[in-house]
Amino acid sequence: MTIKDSFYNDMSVKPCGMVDHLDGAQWARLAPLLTQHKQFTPGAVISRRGDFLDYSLLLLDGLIARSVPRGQRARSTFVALQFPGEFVDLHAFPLKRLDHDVISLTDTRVAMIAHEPLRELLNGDVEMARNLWLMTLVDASIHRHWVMRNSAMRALARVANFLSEFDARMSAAYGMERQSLPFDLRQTDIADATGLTSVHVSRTLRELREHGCCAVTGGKLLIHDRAGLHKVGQFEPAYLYMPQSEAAL
Amino acid sequence: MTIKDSFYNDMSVKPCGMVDHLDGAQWARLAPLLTQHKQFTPGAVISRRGDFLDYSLLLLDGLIARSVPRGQRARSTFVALQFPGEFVDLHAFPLKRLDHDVISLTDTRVAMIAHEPLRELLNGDVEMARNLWLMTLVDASIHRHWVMRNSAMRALARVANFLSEFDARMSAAYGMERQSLPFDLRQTDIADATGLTSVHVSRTLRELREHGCCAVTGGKLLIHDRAGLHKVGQFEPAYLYMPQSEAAL
DNA sequence: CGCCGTGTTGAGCATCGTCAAGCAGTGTGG
DNA sequence: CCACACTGCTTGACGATGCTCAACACGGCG
Repeated sequence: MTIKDSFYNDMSVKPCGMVDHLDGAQWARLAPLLTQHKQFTPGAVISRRGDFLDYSLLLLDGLIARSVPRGQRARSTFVALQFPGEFVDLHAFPLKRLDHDVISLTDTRVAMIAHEPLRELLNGDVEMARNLWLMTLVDASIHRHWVMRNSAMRALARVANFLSEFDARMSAAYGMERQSLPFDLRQTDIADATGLTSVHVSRTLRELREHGCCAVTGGKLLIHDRAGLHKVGQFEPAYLYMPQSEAAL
Repeated sequence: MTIKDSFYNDMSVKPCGMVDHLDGAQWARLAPLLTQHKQFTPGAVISRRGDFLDYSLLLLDGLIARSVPRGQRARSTFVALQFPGEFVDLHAFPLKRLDHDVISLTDTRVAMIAHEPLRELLNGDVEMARNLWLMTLVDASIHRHWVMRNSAMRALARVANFLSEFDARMSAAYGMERQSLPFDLRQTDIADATGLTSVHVSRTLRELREHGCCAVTGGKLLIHDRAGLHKVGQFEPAYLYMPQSEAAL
């Protein structure tokens, strides 16, 4: 098996990651609705707070942030990050209206699914509906973890925990753990996600580097000591509800 | 109409608040499954992180926190608060396993709904399933708001925003706005919910009192200047997805 | 080449946490 | 009845964590 640096070109192959919560047969029924693809460049606004959506997006490649603008021309706050193999705004299917912006952080590829045919599919497929429900609830569990992280942890632990989550979710998307991951976030993105300033993120990353835990350089995240990073960040992946971590908690 | 200080005794009457997302006919079908009631005293642990649940709870009266323990014998962090008329752990229906503790903050009354009959009901009622899905997604939207609040706001705005949310959700539960609400949270509870220390919450409440916004005394929250409180807390209730705020955003 | 976006470093300061003491209210037992 | 303990709130003093402002380095790209 070769390492993928680009994700999910062939839609007949079920992606790894979040959509693992669907079985093969369910994916085969869903995939035909995911025909239309789109691309975005870094910084592109995919949809805005208040928009009424009649479609949702499955992220195929790249990183997308759910973000709330703060102040006038100040920075924004990220309330969620989506990885390849995850739905970006499936919650818009029942909710219809967005409560946040959706922003492309890197070069991204997405597949669109219109709500109308999705509704018809789910009307006849209770199991799949429950699995899609479940996937939005895993998102919610991750939200809760972000609340905890950004409320209760100091900067060093907070950033270590954030990077641990990045590693875990990226590994899920790849289907394997790696010692070096592509990392296309800027330090200001880490700042927006952790509620710190980019200046302090810079200092914190240096500290993690000097600890020998990990290093962020040249678009790569190098994990030198995964166990140490998890320890510093008090990282316990149960909240991600991934198949391999089901035993824990 | 008399003001209710105790909520939801008669299950044939549809509660206000969150369950407003169900219509009368749907409530009539759901209510028969909510027969078994339970009570809890302040501080009672209703269920624990890691528990496998085969039932969910509808909160009838009182306040319940979803909480993650932090450290050994340190304080905990609240990742969510539930008000009367809301499901406490409906997400356990698809997820099965809890990622946090559930704690009674006051004297509470809940109605239980077993997952097995709920599953059967929803198998034959796609609309209701979608509405329950929606209710868990409103929870998720509130989670996102908590991430923003506890990441991006200073103490004064943070507490003001928290109290504004308390007011709005309590008003939804009552079905009306009030100038004086029962407020059974201790300052340490506000601290756990906002990521501050109880000492600093005390100072912040004094500041809000001196501002003339609101006062917390003797188990009551007195709102002297709701508009001012909202302004200090930059409160915009759209994220609560309540019927009356549908226009906004 | 100059410019822009990004990251790094330093100095000073504000916000908030920690520690400690004291006070009011409440419940308990003598 | 009071003594006592206990919980929750308040206030002060001090210190640490992280923010602000500013300067500069570095690389990519016109």
